[in-house]
Amino acid sequence: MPRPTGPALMEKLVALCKRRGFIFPASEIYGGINGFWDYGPLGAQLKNNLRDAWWRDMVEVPPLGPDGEPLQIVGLDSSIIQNPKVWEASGHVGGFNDPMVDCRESKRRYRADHLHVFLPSDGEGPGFAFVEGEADTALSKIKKAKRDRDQYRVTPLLSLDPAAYAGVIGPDTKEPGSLTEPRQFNLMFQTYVGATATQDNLAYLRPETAQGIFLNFKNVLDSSRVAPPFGIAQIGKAFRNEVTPRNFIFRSREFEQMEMEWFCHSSEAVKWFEFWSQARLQWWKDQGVQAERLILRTHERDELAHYAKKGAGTVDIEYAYPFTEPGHGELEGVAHRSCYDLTQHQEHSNKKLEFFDPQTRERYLPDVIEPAAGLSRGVLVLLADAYDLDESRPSPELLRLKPSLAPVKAGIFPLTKKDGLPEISDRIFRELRERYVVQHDIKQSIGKRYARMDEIGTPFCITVDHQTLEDQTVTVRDRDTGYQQRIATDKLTPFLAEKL
RNA sequence: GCGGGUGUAGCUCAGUGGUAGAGCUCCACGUUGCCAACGUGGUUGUCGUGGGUUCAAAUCCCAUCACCCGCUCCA
Repeated sequence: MPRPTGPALMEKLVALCKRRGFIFPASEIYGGINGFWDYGPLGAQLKNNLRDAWWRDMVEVPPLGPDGEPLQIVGLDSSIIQNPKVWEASGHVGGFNDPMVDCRESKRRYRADHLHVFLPSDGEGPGFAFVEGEADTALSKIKKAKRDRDQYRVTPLLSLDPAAYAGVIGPDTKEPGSLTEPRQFNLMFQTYVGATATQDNLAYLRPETAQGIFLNFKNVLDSSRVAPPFGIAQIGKAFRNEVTPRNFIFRSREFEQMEMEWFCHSSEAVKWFEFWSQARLQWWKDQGVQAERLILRTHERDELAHYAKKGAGTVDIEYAYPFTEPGHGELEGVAHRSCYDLTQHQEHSNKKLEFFDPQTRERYLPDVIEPAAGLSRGVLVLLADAYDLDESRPSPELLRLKPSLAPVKAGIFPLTKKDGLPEISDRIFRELRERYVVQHDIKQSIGKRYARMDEIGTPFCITVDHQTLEDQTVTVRDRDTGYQQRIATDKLTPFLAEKL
């Protein structure tokens, strides 16, 4: 059997993740809860490794800029719950709550504010609904009804009383009365701050970590001796009440983001937008993700988020997920948010957020380039990308994870559990565990132990055999090739240091 | 939220009204000693959950939850 693709691969992956302790359904013993997942021992380790790699490459050792000079990026860890006014200013309270209309006939769902209706001016006959910008079908229906366009006026669906929907034909149907009344979909989780649940202390769980960065822009500027162009980076949980959580951890309601807001002068925004688009794509390749499964996709004008309407636009770094291939799905977005967010917060808070450049004596709100990656999605990409099934191997199922990201770096085994071998392997284990995540396993046949390690993506297996008793060397087996080399026990730490 | 599918041991699944099963995994012992080896023995079940019909329900009915696929949505 070759490596499976599509739904078959997802099934294998979900099963492996559960069997070996990467990812479990949240609150499983109570029947689970839609859209939430728990990371098991290996999943937590893998996620932390990816998170640490990002933090290191963004905050501790940021990349070199186009001029070869190190970029300046500082870290932040802001609160999940903020003053609710934050989300009004950011546009999430207004724009995140789209009323939706369902069609009982065509089973389609529309954004209510995207629907308009041709209403008969004389009140005779049905109205014809259509999606904004797609009036053609409705017009041809009018022709079919032997009526004239001039006998109709166009009005937004939302301006009608829902009772009048009974006389409206849906965009994709022939008979009137199939549209439901608009229903509110609140994509932000609500909660209450304090013990009493009243409208006065309503608060929201953040739907993105970015706003915490904008809120602290001035604090960081005043405390950290940074000046544009510079970045503020943050990793943390975000929450969205998705209509349809789907595809394992790809779209869950609680997820983790790795976001960096890059503040720069608007005259340099395009340059930095292009820089970060390429830098971020390259970063994912550097994490071992196969280049041919990654693409950059530029957003169409009409799919841009409210904060990215102006400026250089948005580009997605997309991956060919098992459930999208041969198409792609989002992994990270690089957006030019212009100065939208800082402007909004400056207006709503009445606090000056401008940067003053003492060199040019210019006072301005910086533009923002935002590379925003999904950490949870990254874990899914690492797993899906690393998964391989090769029936010609003694251990067919394996994860070809990049060694530095693998949850376990090495398995340490005595070939047999006699002749003092376990004592030696235990000594090696105790030494290596000080620096690396390693596992000591003395049970069962050596083949089974290799197979178990392959399955969780452990790059190296160190085996103590009888020759070890004579010359203090062990075999080190490579996960991907099965190739074995003998290495002196006191050279194991440098060996791993070089490979990881 | 709509339509279709699935839900039985850790995993993969069989079981169409009458004692809860198989293979793999896992554990123990023995044999072996570099690739899921062999032998013997053993552990593991709210049959997704709740209700109903029945002398009797994994099986029939109703409701519900979760997952998968397709719509829809995705800042």
